[in-house]
Amino acid sequence: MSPGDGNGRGPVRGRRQSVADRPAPISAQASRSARQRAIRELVGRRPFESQGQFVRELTARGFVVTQATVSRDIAELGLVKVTRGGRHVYVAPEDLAPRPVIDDRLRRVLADTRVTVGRSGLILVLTSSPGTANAIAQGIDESSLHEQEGTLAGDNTLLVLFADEERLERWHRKFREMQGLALPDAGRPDSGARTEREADR
Amino acid sequence: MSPGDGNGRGPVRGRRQSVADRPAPISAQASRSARQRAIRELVGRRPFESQGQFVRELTARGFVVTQATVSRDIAELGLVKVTRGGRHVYVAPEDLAPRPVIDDRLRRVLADTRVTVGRSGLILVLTSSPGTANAIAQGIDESSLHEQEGTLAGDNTLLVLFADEERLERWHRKFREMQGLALPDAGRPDSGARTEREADR
DNA sequence: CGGCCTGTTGCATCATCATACATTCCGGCG
DNA sequence: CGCCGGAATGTATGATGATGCAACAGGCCG
Repeated sequence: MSPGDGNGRGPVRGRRQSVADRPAPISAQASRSARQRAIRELVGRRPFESQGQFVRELTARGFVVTQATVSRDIAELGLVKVTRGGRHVYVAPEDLAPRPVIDDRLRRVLADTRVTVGRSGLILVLTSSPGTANAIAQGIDESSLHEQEGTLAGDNTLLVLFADEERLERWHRKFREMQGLALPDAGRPDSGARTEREADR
Repeated sequence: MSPGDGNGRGPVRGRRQSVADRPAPISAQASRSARQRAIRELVGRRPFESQGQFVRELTARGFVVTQATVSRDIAELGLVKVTRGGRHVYVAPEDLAPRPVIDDRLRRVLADTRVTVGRSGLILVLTSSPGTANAIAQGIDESSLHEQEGTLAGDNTLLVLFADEERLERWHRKFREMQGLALPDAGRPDSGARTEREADR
């Protein structure tokens, strides 16, 4: 398109001065994948609540983008927007996957430690042996248990706080199940899977 | 804006005729949790692309709701909206995690056992140490390996049957990878759009 | 029984996101 | 070298989702 063509048909004006201006002629392709890599990294680093926020952060890092492009990137990366405690944030699906391995860790901790569960209002009070509360809290935070509002660990005592009764009860059920004190209610098509597991402890 | 002004100023009209009309005076609380249960069920049944779609479906089922309420319900249920092949659909977070654990178990079994792979026609013949064939077969059945037609385990030998050459080869490659004999080609962050439903067996 | 408090919802509206369209860039080919 | 086709992106805008406010409804207390 010769710059001089007079007809200039259409709504376009001098957009895309970027290429002309930028000292570093990054190819579109290169910047594209770099940008998407950056987005992946960003979501892992801290919560992003809107695409506009991505635009600002990316711009600060030297990328030139608009919300539209971010929208497309997010779709391609498969990021999901979840509502987490009142905020709507983007996360990578892997981070959403309750990572049963991690649950495994919690289960192991629970297997090694006697934990009793008390209650006070919308708070569950877990009591364990001295020095283990933090490990358990950590395990909970990383586990697929998510309906708690938060946890607070002392030395041998741990508070788990809830927003309402229903969540508390669901949580408690699931927790007991992890302790091995209760089985996941039968009838769940999955959960079968026992191979040759003897009933442990 | 005195609340008592009778002129019906503005937005509020005879809302909530539901109670007056419905034969069954369902309490707000009851309908709330019932509605949320219905939503959970709906997302599992087929893809929903917008909250308006939920409204329509719920209305058809006798619930009286607006998009606003659905928005709140979705937030509370923790549903997420994902982009899946160009469509934007709501799913339960559990459904997002294709249970990577399972593969984990198989990997562990394979790590502990020497398995050699032979072949006869469209059958792979795995040989392991005595008594382990069933565990391996079980692990395979539960894993993300799905292109086999079936498995048949003896004591130290296991047959894996295939429908055609291509599947056999893909399967074998993936299996070797799990054995740790070959690495997944590095650098594939995405590989999106898998959807290995095939929920048979 | 009347007042007060809490929880739920609809309405209206604002914020956020997705996308049709047009443009530019880039590589390949005659 | 000029043209063609595909990929990427910005602009503008319609679609979709979230939320402040106020109306109820039910439960509790005095």
